[in-house]
Amino acid sequence: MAPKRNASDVAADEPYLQIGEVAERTGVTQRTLRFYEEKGLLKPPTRMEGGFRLYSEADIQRLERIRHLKQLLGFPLAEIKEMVDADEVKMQLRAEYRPEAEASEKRAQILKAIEVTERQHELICQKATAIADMQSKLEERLATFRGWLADLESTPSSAPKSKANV
Amino acid sequence: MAPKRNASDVAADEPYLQIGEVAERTGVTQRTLRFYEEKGLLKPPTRMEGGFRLYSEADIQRLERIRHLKQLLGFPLAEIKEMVDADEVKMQLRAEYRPEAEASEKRAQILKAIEVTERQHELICQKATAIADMQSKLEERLATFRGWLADLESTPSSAPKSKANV
DNA sequence: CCCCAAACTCACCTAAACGTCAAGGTTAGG
DNA sequence: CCTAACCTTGACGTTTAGGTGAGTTTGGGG
Repeated sequence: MAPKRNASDVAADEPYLQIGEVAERTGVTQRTLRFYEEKGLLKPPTRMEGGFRLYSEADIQRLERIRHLKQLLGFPLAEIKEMVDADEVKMQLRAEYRPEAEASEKRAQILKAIEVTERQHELICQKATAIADMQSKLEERLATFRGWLADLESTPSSAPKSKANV
Repeated sequence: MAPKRNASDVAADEPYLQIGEVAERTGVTQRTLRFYEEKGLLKPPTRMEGGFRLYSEADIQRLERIRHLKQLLGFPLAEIKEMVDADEVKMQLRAEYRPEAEASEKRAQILKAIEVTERQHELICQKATAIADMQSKLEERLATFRGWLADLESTPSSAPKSKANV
């Protein structure tokens, strides 16, 4: 336990984390962090003078979004990247919303954000219905099996009754 | 268009299909079919004397189940295989249900099938809630954006009002 | 100032999931 | 029986998503 708890003062005293700490907290490897950065999934974090990466809370949140989307949708990283990038555009819009600028320009940006979000939403909806479908099918099957079991319990030796679906 | 529409009479006149036709109809490549067979995801189909693969309707349904699960869950093929194998056990159970055999043995089999199905169901449920979560979040965001848009429309030049969540 | 844990940058390796020839056998219409 | 279209089994290539060192720097407690 030698070089811990430093992370210096890049902008002030926000809780910046080194790669090892991020890895430990999020459960991904350091390699994965560098790999995601290389692939553009994570934007290059700030570094300290020596070159050590310093991750901000926002970086970590982005990472966790990536992990979530990945394990939820099972898409290739390239597509995950597109989605997260879209999110980022959206976030950026939120940041630039307050400053009163050209109303028409803002309108256009919002429209774009809506479009992007709608695409994502549609995609998720498809998944959702497909999953729900499968869910109900499994439940149906469970019910059938439990029915059979009940048959067996009630008639100790022979003559089962139901021959229902599935 | 020379050697088409044959598929002979392996067992009677069921609609057996050659690999090319299966590929065309299901949208997977022949390579994928052979690969899945090699990996045990599809059981070796019947062949004609010359060695050409002949796929039954059941084979095709199994294939489509695999595709469905794969694109729905995004799991590695090894896990998909386990799930489909489990399904097969279940199906087999259904086939062997009618023939009156040892009741206790059947009971055990049904219990096993229930267990397997429950595991799958649980897994799906997790996915379902996660997806629903993301779905509602996206909807929330859409609502926010539309609110902003409405603000812009109502006040032609400046002074937006809401600064809600997201 | 010294030292070692922790990070850095290549570079090479792997496993999964196919894609892509190559060389040759099979089928069936003409 | 011939031939075009289809299939078969290899074998090797590719992409994705990292894993695994090797060799080198950096950071900060003692």
